[in-house]
Formats: sequence, structure tokens, C-alpha cells
Amino acid sequence: MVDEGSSLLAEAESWRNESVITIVGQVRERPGDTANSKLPTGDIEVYIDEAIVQSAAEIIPFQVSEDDGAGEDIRLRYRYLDLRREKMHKKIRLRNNITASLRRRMIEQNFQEFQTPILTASSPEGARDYLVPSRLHPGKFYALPQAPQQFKQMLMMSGFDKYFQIAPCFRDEDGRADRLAEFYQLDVEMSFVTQEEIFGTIQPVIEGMFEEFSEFTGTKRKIEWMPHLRYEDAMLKYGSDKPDLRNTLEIVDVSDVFSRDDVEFKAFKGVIANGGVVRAIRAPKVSDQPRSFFDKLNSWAQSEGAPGLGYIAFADGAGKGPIAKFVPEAAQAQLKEVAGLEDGDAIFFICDQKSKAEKMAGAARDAICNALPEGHEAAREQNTYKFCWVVDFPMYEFNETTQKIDFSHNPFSMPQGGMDDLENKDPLDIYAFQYDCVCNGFELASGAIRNHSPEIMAKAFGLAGYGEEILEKEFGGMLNAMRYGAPPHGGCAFGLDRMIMLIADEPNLREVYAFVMNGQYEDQLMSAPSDITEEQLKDLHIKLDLPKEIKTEAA
RNA sequence: GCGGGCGUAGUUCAGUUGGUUUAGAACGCCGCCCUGUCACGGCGGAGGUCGCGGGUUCAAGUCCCGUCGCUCGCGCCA
Repeated sequence: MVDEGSSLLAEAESWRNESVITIVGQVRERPGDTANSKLPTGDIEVYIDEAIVQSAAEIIPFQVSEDDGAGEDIRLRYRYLDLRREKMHKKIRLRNNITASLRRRMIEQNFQEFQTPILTASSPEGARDYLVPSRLHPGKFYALPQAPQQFKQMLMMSGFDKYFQIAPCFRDEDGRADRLAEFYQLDVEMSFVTQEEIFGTIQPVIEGMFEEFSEFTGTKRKIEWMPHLRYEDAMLKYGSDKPDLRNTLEIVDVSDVFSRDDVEFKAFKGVIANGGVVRAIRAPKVSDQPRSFFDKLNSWAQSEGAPGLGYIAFADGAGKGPIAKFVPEAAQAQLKEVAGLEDGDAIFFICDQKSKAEKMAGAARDAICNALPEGHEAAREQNTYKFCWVVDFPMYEFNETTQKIDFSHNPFSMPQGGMDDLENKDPLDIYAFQYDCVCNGFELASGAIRNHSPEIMAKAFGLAGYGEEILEKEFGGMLNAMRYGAPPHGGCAFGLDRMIMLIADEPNLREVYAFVMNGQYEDQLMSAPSDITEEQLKDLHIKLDLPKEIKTEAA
């Protein structure tokens, strides 16, 4: 507030938005009817005696005080301005509070917090490593940790029986909305525990934290833990190892129905004859949907590379739709039986080789749910976090590319049945004490009971085609540690950023970091990655051998 | 590496079937005016390589091809 005619008036009017001004003056009540109850500070004003412009802002590239919908590109380039916005402040504060809450809850359960090396060696996760050249050891490289996996296991062997860390992790694979090159995990490990004891320990931490911040968006959200899902059941019923259980549609196998002699649908029969399967999704009470409902789903399936999305709709006791005429009444009756169909329902079909069919059925399950009109009985449940542990992952899988047996997850996991199973079972029938925690279609955590026996470890790696020499060379450090007394142990790691993203109800991880790179893993604010000087390369004894079309500006 | 979407003023967007001399709007910016305003108001103004390159056409922001950038997804990755 400045008096009319004051020399300060003209100056005050020249201040641009986002300039930094120090004002000396008196805070006083607004006189008469000038008070404004709609403003938080509407009852008072500052009478300015003196004003100092500490930093006059140039014209800003986008508006800070209002959300003008500026694109992500420009927001990231001027992140320091973007971060001034109230919405960003709230999210960054949320991040702080969530981190503090998790740390407090872990410490209350007598876990100890650790830091582990950032410049380290490759760990057993399957992703590409970020590498850092060593100056002191020409030609050799450090790897940034994909996770502190081996360190936390060795801490177990050192007798620190309850470990946790808010751990930075690095993986050099292409990004997604929920995947970045660098991210943080609430990393946890305990010794002398069973899988269920780990769930029992970490679940209250995660649930308590979600509960604590469940009203962040302004709408209270429920938290619900669903019964454990076996991996195989998850793949069959939901077509995903990270199903969104807010979607209640389920997949069933109907291969038998389409194998019947009286069913003449050649498109499916041919695939079945080649070892394929038919999976089906019951969509309740949709037979009254317009034709476009089914047509849109069909073109969606085609856009996913499938021939289409066949269906039969049941109304007035009869099956309708393009496929129905190939499926005689007796076969339709079997379908109804298998899928639990009632009059008014429709059933959608996916036919392919098993793993493709599973995946496509999983995608279709979501597409059908998304297509349902608002308020439909099977529409995705709102304002709920549906958690679930997915358990009993297979220890090995058959790699179609290499035609070899491979670890399907973390190779340090303990095979269920131990040495006995490794020696006596078909490797593809062995399960691991390996589990994921999923929530609303996101994989929030992954974990395992670890293999703490060098003998079982050698056998387990042997089945995947890794000889003792390789094992020794790659993981000798930890293997040695096991030879001097290793307690049974296990743990898990929760993706911190994904949890923040869920609680903040944001569509991607970039929204919950103060500073973050874009989808191409470039930091436009700091100009990373960047060229380096010849001197730096020389120091590292590195010569570049770049693809032809890419030019570097390295001096 | 592959596929979908997007790309027009500083920002967010509109732009019809290819056709109105000079491509519009809002916010922002600049100037003047007003002054108890507070999403102030009024008048005026500047600001565009329609991502880039090529093509079709009498005529291209609009159609076609290529390319670049961003984004979502697939592959990859837990």
C-alpha cells in the first residue's frame, strides 16, 4: 500500500512479476470496506515506507502465479521458476514428509539406516549399468548401483539384522512415465525371517504412510490389502504380474471350448493346433451397449497388433455377435459355465500363444474396463489403493531368443525347496521365494528371501548355465562373505517415487522430483549429458568411437 | 530400434472442405490514462520462418513424403 502521489507509486508499478523486493513498512488493518475476506491476507495491508529491489526479474517465460498449462519441456528448462508454484511446493513438501515418515517408521521398528557405495561394481539385476571410467585404473569402470543388493546382503552377514536405506538406484534402460534412469527405493533387509514375516514387518510401514497422506489430493482414499496372488494366477486371471485390482474383470481360459468338434471357428482352431490358447474376459451387463462399444474395443485390439477382439454378447437367452454363429448352443453353454456368464453379459476373446495371449488379455482387461460407462457396476473403483503381494514367481524361465534357461528374476533369490528342488525338479517348475508388492497397476516393490548358501548358489547358477568361475568372478566378494557364516535373510525395496506419484495422484515420476531429466534422459537445465574436453578423455585413456551421424562438440 | 499423439506469438490454444488481401484469441510484454486496487479497469502498440526440408496444387498452417523435437506405449527393464 502506497499513498497516491507518492514517488514510490510509480516505482512499485514498474516492478515485474517474480522480482524480489524488500519492503520496510507497517502492517495495519485495512480501513473500512477495503478488507477482502476472500484473500488469506485480506484483512491487513503493508504501508510502505521504503522499498529495495533486491533482484529485478526479467520477463518470465511462463506465468508462475497461475497455472498457465506451460509444457513440460519449458517447465523443466526453467525448473527453478516452475518450483515456485504452490502446486510444486506442495508436492516437494509431500516428498519430504513421506521420506521423513518412512524413515521414522523404520527407525521405530529398530531398523538401522545405512549408506552404501555409489561407485561400485555391477549388481545382479538385469538392467544395463551406468558406468563411470576409472582414472586410476585405465580401461576399468565403476558401475552405479542398480540397487544396493549385495551390500545389504553383506550387512546381514555382518550381523546388522535390520537394515534400511533410502537408496539411490541407477538403471540405463529406456524410460517410461513410471521409470527413470535414477530413482529412490526404500530398501529393506532382515535376517532370520520368512517371507510372511517380511510382509508383516513392512506392510504396516507402507500402510501407515499411505494412511498418513491419504488425503493429500483433498479426497480421502481407502487403503485395502487384497489376498496374496500367486504369479501364475495373476498371469491367468489378470494377464499381468502387476494387476490393477480396482478393475474387477477377470480372465479365464476357454481353450477347451474352442477345441470342441462342434465349434467351427477356424481362426482360433488354427492357433490352438499350434499350441496356442484362448483367453476370455467376461464383461457384465454390457449387451445393451451400442455397437460402437464393441467396435471401438475391436479397433483398439487391432492397434495393439491383434487381429481383433472377438466377442459374444448374451441377451434374451441367445448369443449374439460376429463369432456367435460359429459357437453352437452346447458350446455357448460351456462358455457360460466356465466364465460365469449371465444374460446381459458379453465375453471377449483373445487367442494367441500363451505368453502373448496372457499379455494381450491383460491389456484387454484394462481396455474393456476403461470403455465402461461411468457408474457401471464393473467400472474401475475410485479413490482406493488396492495393494497385493504377488508371490511364487518362477525361479527360471525359458529364454526364447537364446533358447536357454535363464533366471526369471533376481538370481540371488532362494529357490523354494532349496537344494532338493534344484536337484530333482524341472528347473521351469521351481518357484523362488520372490515377491512383488503391487498397487493400482504399479509394481511398488520387489523382494525375496535370499540364497545364503554357497552350495545352493552354485547349483542355482549352474542350472542357468553359469559356471563356478563366472560366479566367482562376478560375485566373488559376496560369495566369499557367505562362506564365513551367513544368516538366512531376505528383504524388499519399495519404489519411493512411485509411491509419492500415487499419493500425489500425478501421471508421471517427473512431477514428484524437484530436479529431474526428461523422457530422453536429458537434463536441459544443467545440460546433461554433455560433451567433455579432450583433456578429460585423455586423463581417462578413452577414445570416442561414435556412430557416423552423431557429431560431438568436444574440443 | 518400432508404433500412436502432439508441434501455430513469450505462454496456453483456435484456425472449417486446401480459398476473405494483413494467420486470430486469452494471458504475458511495451506505452499512455485511471487510482482503495487485490484475476483491477480503459485506450493504444509490439510480437509469427505455422518445428525443419521437400513435394502436390492456380492456391498449403491445412494434403503427401522425409526429417527433428516432446510425449505415451512396445521392445528393453522389476
